[in-house]
Amino acid sequence: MNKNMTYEEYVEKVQKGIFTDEGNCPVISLLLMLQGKWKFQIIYELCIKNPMRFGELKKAIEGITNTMLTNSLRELEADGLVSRIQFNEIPPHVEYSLTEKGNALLPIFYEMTMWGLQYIP
Amino acid sequence: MNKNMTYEEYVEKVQKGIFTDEGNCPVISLLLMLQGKWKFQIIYELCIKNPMRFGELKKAIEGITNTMLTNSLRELEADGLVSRIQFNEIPPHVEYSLTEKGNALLPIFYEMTMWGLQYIP
DNA sequence: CCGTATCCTATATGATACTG
DNA sequence: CAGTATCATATAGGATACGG
Repeated sequence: MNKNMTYEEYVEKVQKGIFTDEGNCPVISLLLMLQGKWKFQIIYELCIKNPMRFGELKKAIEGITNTMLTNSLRELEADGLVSRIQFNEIPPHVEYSLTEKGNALLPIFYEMTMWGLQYIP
Repeated sequence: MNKNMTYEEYVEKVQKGIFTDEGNCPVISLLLMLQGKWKFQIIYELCIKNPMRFGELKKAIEGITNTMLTNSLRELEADGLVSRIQFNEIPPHVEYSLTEKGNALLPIFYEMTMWGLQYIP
């Protein structure tokens, strides 16, 4: 598939049903990566401050539990959006940051925000 | 909030934490609207063919049940992404189509697809 | 400091049968 | 044709206590 595809070419392909195949649909893949109550907030916090430690994230994201923060971070890591660096010191010290792949989501969030400003009251 | 905000202005605001407030974050709102196993596929089918009838959608989306198709359509309708027109004939006849708000999601899906082509193997 | 383990509840999804 | 009703299951999310 062409990585330089223009928007017009994209629309044309959509209407021909090119992306119908579930397993290979990039939109579905990405929506799955962002699915979950806390995923986007974590990414968002890492946009504001990068890197962040586990405790900082927990403090920044109101209401999240240890369990959910850990699970969400592990999944984001598995999807390659977030990286984890562990410093073997006493006391323990871990840093989470956005990968290039994760940072590249920002233009999408921009489009989503523009859409929201126009259509969400 | 400025509807003509450039991408650079957006990034600057993100880093200042402008969009942190959950309730008003357009990205979270939109992600919630697209959450669920079938939502995107329904929108996608309506991009290919518009309008579509209940039975057509059911046939096009492999594995979806009556219950899930109905629930998903009702939620998409409540969010203003899809409109439902009922023709009072015998046999019954219902047409679903994308609203302007729903159609305006296409640039977002384009960005997501571009991202996917670059970062998903 | 940064988690894990365990248990519990809530929500999402699914199967099946039936109806205006 | 386009659903609804009912019941069952699967997955997501949460509370609490404890450990390297």
